[in-house]
Amino acid sequence: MNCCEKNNQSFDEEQLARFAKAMGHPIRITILQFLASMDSCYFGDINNELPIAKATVSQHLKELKEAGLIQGEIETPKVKYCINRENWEKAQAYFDAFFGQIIEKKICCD
Amino acid sequence: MNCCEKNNQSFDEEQLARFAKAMGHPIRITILQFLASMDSCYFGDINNELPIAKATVSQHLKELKEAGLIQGEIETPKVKYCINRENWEKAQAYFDAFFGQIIEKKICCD
DNA sequence: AATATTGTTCGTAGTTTTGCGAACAACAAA
DNA sequence: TTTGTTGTTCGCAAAACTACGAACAATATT
Repeated sequence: MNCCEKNNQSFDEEQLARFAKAMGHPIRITILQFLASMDSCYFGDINNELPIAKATVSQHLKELKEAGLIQGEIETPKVKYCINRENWEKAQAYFDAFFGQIIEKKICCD
Repeated sequence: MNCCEKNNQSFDEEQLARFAKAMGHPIRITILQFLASMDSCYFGDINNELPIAKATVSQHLKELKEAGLIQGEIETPKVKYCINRENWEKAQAYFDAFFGQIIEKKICCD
């Protein structure tokens, strides 16, 4: 596989769009960054980082969870959240393949 | 810089969210892929690839342009679109830094 | 001047997103 | 049993998104 035929659609368009959509809000980027900076934490910790109502935080967490980027686990009476590593890596690979698929004319196709 | 302190916030959260949001629709992913597969093309070519009304295609192109991922240029009577390479690479770097910032506990922090 | 080509913009409709406070659920503690 | 703690869900409102056809703009062609 030379540089002109790399990354032949090594991702699912729908899934990539879903990941991207979940990342398409500054608050959710902040949440993901926060979670990525540690092993795991509770809802309250995340809520404390953000200047918005807890109902809204919960909503954003729900969307990130549905997109598969994070996961939540009940530890009564708290809820522990963390990055979903498997899907995180999948997303990483998808975005990588997506951005890598551009034709590199100057390098290999002149 | 060892593996535990890499990628210290080497991206702008707001801008990353803007890129992600623009990519958060399957049609727009398709458009970006199509444009990435060639040097440039006209609106009509893009429109032909998609099963939606031209007004909607135009709208999606506008959003991608506003997010900085593509650029358009009038070549009367056509409009030529192409990937905005500068911002494409910026987006690539941002996503890369974002996904790379997760703590790699098993590898370096035990 | 009338006609054709290529896209954008406008106006509209329906859906989704974002955000909030209030109410609720599940459990622990007094 | 009452009270507290921790988060989720509900109901609402405002805004943004998605999609379409029709109208329009800019230019070429007949």
